[in-house]
Amino acid sequence: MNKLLRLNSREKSILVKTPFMASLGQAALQKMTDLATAIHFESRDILFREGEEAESFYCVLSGYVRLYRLNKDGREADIRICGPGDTFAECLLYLGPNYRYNAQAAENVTLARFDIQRVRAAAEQDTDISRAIMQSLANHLLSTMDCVANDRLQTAPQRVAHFLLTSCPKESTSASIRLPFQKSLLAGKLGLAPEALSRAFSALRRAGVTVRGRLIQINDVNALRQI
Amino acid sequence: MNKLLRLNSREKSILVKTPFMASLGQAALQKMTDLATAIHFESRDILFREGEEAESFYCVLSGYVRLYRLNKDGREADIRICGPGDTFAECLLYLGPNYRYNAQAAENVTLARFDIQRVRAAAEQDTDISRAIMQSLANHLLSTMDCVANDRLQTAPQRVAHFLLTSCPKESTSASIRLPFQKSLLAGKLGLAPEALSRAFSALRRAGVTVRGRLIQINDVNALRQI
DNA sequence: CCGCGCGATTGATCGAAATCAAACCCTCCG
DNA sequence: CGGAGGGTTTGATTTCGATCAATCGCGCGG
Repeated sequence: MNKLLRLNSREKSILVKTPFMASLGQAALQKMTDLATAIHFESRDILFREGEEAESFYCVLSGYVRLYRLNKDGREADIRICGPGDTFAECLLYLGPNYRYNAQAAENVTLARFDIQRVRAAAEQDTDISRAIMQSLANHLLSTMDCVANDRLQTAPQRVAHFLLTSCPKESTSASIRLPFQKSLLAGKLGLAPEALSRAFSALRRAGVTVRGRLIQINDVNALRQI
Repeated sequence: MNKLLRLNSREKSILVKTPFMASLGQAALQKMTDLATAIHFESRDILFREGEEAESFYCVLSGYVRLYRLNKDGREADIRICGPGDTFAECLLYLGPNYRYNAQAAENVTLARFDIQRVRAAAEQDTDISRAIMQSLANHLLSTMDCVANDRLQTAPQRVAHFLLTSCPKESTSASIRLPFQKSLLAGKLGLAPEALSRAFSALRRAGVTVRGRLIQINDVNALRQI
């Protein structure tokens, strides 16, 4: 069911609230929503593959998308997990003509799709748009750098603790979280095998973390910070 | 000896050849070089620390700079190694007010320094400048994503082989390379301990790689691609 | 030319996570 | 109500790279 359609009003209302769109002025916002088409993918569908010619970039409206690479043995590694409000592949607006990673629907997803050529043209004329692109690029760059640093500096339980802390409301002493996606996807996001994530969770039990299904209870947020 | 000075003509000639500057038109180039000041750091000097207020971003004119993070035990992990022509911290043009990593001179370095406020203002008025920033951000984002993927997918010898291949002229069957910096810096760049890099090199001997000091002889480039 | 010192190498050991395999536990469906 | 299947957990083993320690070797200055 991956047909291209105009956005319906519910989709449009989601789109305009994404960080990328929210910073745009009235005129720029109108231009961008006019360029957007809606597209749906079923779980496990491939959106595009590394090396294919890049026609579009995307903004997630609902669901989650995996960006990942393959090594020559066919093993996969996630580079980024994109959820509602995230844009991806927008770096190709100003670079080579090919996608640089694979993208797969981790579950049923709805996306806003933008033609790269047209957005490039729109950005030439509207500094609001090019500024939004820059902010998005700068944010992704920093979060990807965070990812490198975390991979290189932190153990599995530390990565999980860090993830949980970023999912907690600030300044809380205890919290209850519902994972927004499958644990296997979280494992990939953190650069872990699913088994390693499971073991990391059980290592965090002694720090007051209780897991049942997607529900995670954190008794002592400060204890997590010490991990 | 980290005094701020106008660029001398040799420094200016290096600056205008960097990828960031090379894409600028005449007027934009002039604006940017007018904003630049030259600054020198000795090996191991700290340029800035994570969390400090970000006043400037930089372009390397000579030498190498390490960008790195610390974990709470004080262990360091390199995020990026910047050499001649590289810009860094320019992502802060459009983001929060603080540096997000530490920067240290890996050897004696000369840098062009740009005031963030002023460049932001210049970019508002000159689309050439904002386009150059976007290209730079997009390039860094992709290479940082490459870094994540490599860390997660490749073993130490594979990372070294990949590095050597990117340092070889394309379409060559054999090559001789001189490392542009210390092996310990290369180790950090690849996310390895120095000992692991050393062992990776010796593992590559069976693929026809000979190492003596900074000189690396590659007998069979294709063999390296199979690693 | 010698000796010093730092970076690099080598060896031994340790530890974290991947991998392989099996059991478990839901949820959904017949 | 029972069964099936996918995701998750648990256990056993293996592998890779980090760490610690000792040695080597090269460049530099005395």
